[in-house]
Amino acid sequence: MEYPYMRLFDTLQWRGFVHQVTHPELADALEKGPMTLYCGFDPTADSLHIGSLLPIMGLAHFQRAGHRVIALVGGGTGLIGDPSFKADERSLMTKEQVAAYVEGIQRQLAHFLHFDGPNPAIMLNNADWLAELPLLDFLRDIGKHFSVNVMLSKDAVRKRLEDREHGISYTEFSYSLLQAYDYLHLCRKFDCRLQVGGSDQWGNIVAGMDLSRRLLGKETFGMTFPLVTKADGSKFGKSEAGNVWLDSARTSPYRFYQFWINQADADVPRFLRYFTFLNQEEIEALEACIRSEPEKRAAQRRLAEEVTRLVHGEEALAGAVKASQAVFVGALMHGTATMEASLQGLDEATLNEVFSEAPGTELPRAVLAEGRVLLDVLVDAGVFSSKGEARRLVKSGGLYLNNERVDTEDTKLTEQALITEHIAVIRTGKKNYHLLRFV
RNA sequence: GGUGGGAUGUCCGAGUGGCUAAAGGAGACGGGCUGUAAACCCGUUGGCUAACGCCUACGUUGGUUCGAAUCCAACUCCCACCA
Repeated sequence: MEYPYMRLFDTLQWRGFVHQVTHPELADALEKGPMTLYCGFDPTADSLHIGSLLPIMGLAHFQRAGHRVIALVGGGTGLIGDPSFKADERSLMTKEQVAAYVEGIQRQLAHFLHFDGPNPAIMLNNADWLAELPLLDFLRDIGKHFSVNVMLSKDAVRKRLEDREHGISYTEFSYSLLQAYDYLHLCRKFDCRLQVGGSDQWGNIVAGMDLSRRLLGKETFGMTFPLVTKADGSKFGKSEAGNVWLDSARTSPYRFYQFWINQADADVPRFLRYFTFLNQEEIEALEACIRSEPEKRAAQRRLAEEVTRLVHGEEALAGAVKASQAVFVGALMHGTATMEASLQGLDEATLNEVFSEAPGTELPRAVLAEGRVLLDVLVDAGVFSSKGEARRLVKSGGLYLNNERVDTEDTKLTEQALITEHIAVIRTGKKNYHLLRFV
């Protein structure tokens, strides 16, 4: 139903998911019936970030088209560390740490694929077979099929070999064999015929294919997704606040929503294809909007909406939209309403919700009676790191109390500063908020 | 092991006795413009101070000098060339 007109492969290609394919025949093979495929996810943190969203979406498309997808979390390989295109040897994580990360990532992945119903996805952890693997058997049965000469010539490790400073340990050097073994294992157990992954995984994928061919005589496929890039050359997935995570505890739905809202016009068409399930017509219509009335940013809004709903759910999306409207009314109401108006009349509960991810400081109510200089209080509250910095900001007109500009350095903090019973809203610059709560 | 070069503020990088809290650039931050954008323009960018000013800072330690990032000595670390 989702793909009435196009072959899955054509859809993937149109969406930009296809970077490299090992065999062009994959396109037809996918039409012949359900195929089992897998994609691995590294447990490098207890949450995935939006870099992983592309492979996740890729898997989801396969599943929607009726294929059987396996999400593999690298609880075993994570103990070793993938050296592919990494500049440094990584320090090993403890087993407990990896196990905790695996759990966190599996929990997240569960949101994006259907694990029940008619065509359930399968969730696996490669520690389940790698941890038990007897070393001698592994070296005899698997290691024998790998030529060190070939491994040394692969791009993914060559850089490390040339660099005497960093080098590469035997541990990391072996990584590729483990991932190849995963593919073999899945091929044997589940008749898995396709491995997909990021473009840096090409070498590992091919290694697994070779191994399956030699040991099982099975021909398998490999495909990689592109690296997500941005038109201005900066790195995708980073915001001022750092990585954009899928975990709402690390990146709030509001900030997540804002991340997408702020994408550049030039990038949005691609991102709509990558990160939403909108169909071709809908996406093309949005593209037309970017051209005809870019100032409305309808495409950004839709992108933010779709992705936030997908990752955090309908309710969180509603909260993020509400918060955004409160903060950016001026902009949203075609300039007629001012920012100042937006805070008036908001009750405490709304205010707390809207600014729930803004930093806040609790202060004793008595401070208000003392009539201290506002800037001093803000320095103590950690809004500024020095008084000089605070003064500078006031001089350049960047400090706002309840969205009204503070233009004198000796403004006192009194009861007047409160916008509700307990709260005063500090803003620095255009959109950095800090709540002062007086208790 | 030998010889030369270097270490400056968040980063790059000028400065070779006082006019240097230290040119210039990048980044960052603020303001303006705008579409919560890009580009662009303006301002700020060690601490304390309303300000005069004071303090801290140019790898480390000590010295010369009225005065040092700048001269000298030792030390530490980096880089290049030679072996």
